[in-house]
Amino acid sequence: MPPDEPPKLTLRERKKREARRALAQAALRLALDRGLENVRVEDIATEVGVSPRTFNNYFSSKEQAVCSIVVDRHEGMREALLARPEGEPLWEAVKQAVIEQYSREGEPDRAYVARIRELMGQLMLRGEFLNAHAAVERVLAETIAKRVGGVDHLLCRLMAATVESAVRVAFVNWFMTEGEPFLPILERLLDELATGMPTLTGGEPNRNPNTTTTPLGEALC
Amino acid sequence: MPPDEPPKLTLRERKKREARRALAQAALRLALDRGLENVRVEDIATEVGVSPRTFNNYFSSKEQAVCSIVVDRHEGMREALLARPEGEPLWEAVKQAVIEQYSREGEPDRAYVARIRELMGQLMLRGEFLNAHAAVERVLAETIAKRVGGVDHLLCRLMAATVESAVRVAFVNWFMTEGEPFLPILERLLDELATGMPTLTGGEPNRNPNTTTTPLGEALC
DNA sequence: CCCTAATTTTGCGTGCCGCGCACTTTTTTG
DNA sequence: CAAAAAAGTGCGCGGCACGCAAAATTAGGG
Repeated sequence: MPPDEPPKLTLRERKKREARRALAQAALRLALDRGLENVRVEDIATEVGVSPRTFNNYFSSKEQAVCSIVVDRHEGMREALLARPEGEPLWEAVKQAVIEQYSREGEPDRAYVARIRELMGQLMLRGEFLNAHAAVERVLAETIAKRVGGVDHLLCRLMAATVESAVRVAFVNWFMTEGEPFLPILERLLDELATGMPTLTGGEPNRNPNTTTTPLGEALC
Repeated sequence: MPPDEPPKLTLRERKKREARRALAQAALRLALDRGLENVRVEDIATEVGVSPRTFNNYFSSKEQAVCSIVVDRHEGMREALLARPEGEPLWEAVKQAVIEQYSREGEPDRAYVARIRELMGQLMLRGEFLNAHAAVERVLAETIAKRVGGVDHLLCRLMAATVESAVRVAFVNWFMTEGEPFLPILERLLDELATGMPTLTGGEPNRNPNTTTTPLGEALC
């Protein structure tokens, strides 16, 4: 059996992936210009030309569909990390792998920034978004553990979680501000992490009680 | 009007808080021994002796109710941090505040560990759980920014996110393993963060491809 | 080319949920 | 104590997740 390039995956598999992809992107596209609240599962299904019931064979909620894209974006990170040169220090490898991954697609599209911002306002969606990041985090931790030897598994998880934190903070900053770029900020945050926490030590303490204070209890927004 | 100690808050407020608390705890308790999937909103409401409709005046889902406890647990962290001695280095202050907060209640209850584990298996709940941590993170970032002066706000968010990462990793490790304690692990993770990432550099690279590899794409569990 | 088994899609039914709205009950205020 | 403010409640609607079983599609040989 020579290497079948085109039908590398059993056609069936291809259609599945394609359907999944189509659903996810339809979900995102619709959510982006109607607002997720005005998108019914039925709409997404119809858009792709598939039964509503089928949608739920792939995703268990529209939020999950939207966020599955986040996961897919990190698909290549594992290989990117494992492909880093053998002797490279771990942290450098991780940092480069992450940056590489995010450079692949260039700066995220500025045009939709406002819509993304309001999209992320949806509480349920934020939950799924964080879930997606958590999923990525697991894989990243695994990969790190694989690259280094039998090192403490907890530390791998910590490092992965930390990296994802940086990505998340950079991303939130990206769509909450109007003009700041994504990649340079991400890189800076990663560098901060590398050197540890003391960087923040300087500065004037601000004991003014009249600073904005989020209630925390009531609405956990 | 002398300082009314008992009705420090306008009675109305007290009843509200109490109701909220009652609902949250009922939700947790029921979820813990039936499994969240077998708990209807109606059950929680009935347990507290309140209309199902009222439940939704406080929480917009049972998952949120359960996780609101996570938020409340961090209620004191702001004051704990602001109460740290004036000259103390920022990181030390943060670390101590966090540890202090978690020491207050002692080691989390070992008895329920298995049930907590399976509770966290619920995907929707994990989303809310992460949301709750995100809420805490916001407040923590604010508080950090308040303690230090006009320091880069991004770095504050990064630090907060990082700290929450440590807490989360420690917590997950706690309920996924059978005997490991929570606090010492948390403290260790915080220390790792302080010194930066290089700690993990040592160890034998493991190029064995037969390590468990999570699919990532399909089920994002 | 066709037949059979495996897999996917689909339709339908069910139970539950979130929430808007209007109404009742409780708490506050003057 | 009466009027106002705020919380609780009942009802109803649109929607969602999912189990189940029938129909459609694909795979892999004869």
